[in-house]
Amino acid sequence: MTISDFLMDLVDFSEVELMEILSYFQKEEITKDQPLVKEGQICRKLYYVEKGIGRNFYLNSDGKEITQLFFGEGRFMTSLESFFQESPSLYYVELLEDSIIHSISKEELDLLFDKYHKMERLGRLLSTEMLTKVVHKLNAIQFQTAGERYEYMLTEYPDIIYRVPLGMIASYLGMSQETLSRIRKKKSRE
Amino acid sequence: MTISDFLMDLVDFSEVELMEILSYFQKEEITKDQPLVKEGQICRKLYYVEKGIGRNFYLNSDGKEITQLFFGEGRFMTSLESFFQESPSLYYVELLEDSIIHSISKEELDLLFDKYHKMERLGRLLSTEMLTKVVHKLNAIQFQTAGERYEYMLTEYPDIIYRVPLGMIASYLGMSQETLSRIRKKKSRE
DNA sequence: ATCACTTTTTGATATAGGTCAAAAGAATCC
DNA sequence: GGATTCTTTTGACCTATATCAAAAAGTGAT
Repeated sequence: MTISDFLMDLVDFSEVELMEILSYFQKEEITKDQPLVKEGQICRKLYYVEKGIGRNFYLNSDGKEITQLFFGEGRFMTSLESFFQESPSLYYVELLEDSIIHSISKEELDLLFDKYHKMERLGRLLSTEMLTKVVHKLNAIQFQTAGERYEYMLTEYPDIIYRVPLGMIASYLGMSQETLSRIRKKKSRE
Repeated sequence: MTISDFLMDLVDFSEVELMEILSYFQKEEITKDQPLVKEGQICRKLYYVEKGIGRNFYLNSDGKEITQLFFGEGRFMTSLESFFQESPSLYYVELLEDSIIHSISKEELDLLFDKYHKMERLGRLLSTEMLTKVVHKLNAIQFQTAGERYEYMLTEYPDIIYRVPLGMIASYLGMSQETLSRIRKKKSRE
């Protein structure tokens, strides 16, 4: 989904507005394993994922990567508080495939928020949508068994589950890789 | 914190704007244990908690109450997707103490969002803030031991932890009440 | 003060899922 | 088309936390 289709889906910008908004986004083609943001850096950009899959993750006390969120096609991706609070990022942000993304800086985005009421609305809608998704995940994680969490992933993110390494999904779902492997095997027998 | 102080803290509304916005909110004094929203109902209002503590919760398959979020003083409370999507609520919303709250309907709120660019901004800021909080909690829940989750609660919500029953906090933290009781005991001995 | 009711604590036991280690399978590279 | 490296699976064992049940401590009403 192109970024302009995506934007128009949520708010009906005029042709002129849309053009100006788009002019602030920069299209980039990024090859995988190039981290966009590293822990400790301030994340200066918001990214729209046109093609590919991104994720953010952190290293726990054992040095193990813990995936926090995946960002599929047609989603905005960033290191949340780092971008909005301009604080050092607790997370890495990276792409898991060769991807096409569109980036905008906080200054530019704020400028658009100031200029267009509709843009502010877009921000609000996206933020609210993301919020509901995260709350959903929270519930899944909080009180479901490992098997149920896997089911949740299957229904919620079927596109992602077969495209990224098992270990990343396991950490995203709050379980060990071995457990996920066993669950998957059990399900496939059924 | 009064609602007008709260609003002015985030966005500098003019005197006139503030007055109009406030005129849409209705002050209500609610005694505890009166559910504001029940499962299955559409949650029609957004509430600002001036005094008291609210929470939302759901009943799991065993009929046990699982607390999803607490809403302390100076926070907006609602059944998220139900309110914004006008869909049946998956959650109950209730107050845990006799409280003073201010309510606004979705129609009124949308009207304000349409009329004032600044209001839309307020919505975006609140939504983003909430989002970062929930992501934080998600991380706490996802990979920390029960003890660490309790520490998280102590530092993040010290005001709440001593005001609500143990069982509600336990379910909020994703552990059994017995476990929380044991953890608390252990910490107190240290 | 006593009774009824709710919440918290304590003890005993069970289990889901973690950890460690090694084998098997895929992917990547010269 | 091996050799190398990365990913997934399998097995054995262990631990944190759940569950069940009962006792203890609080709370409130009469």
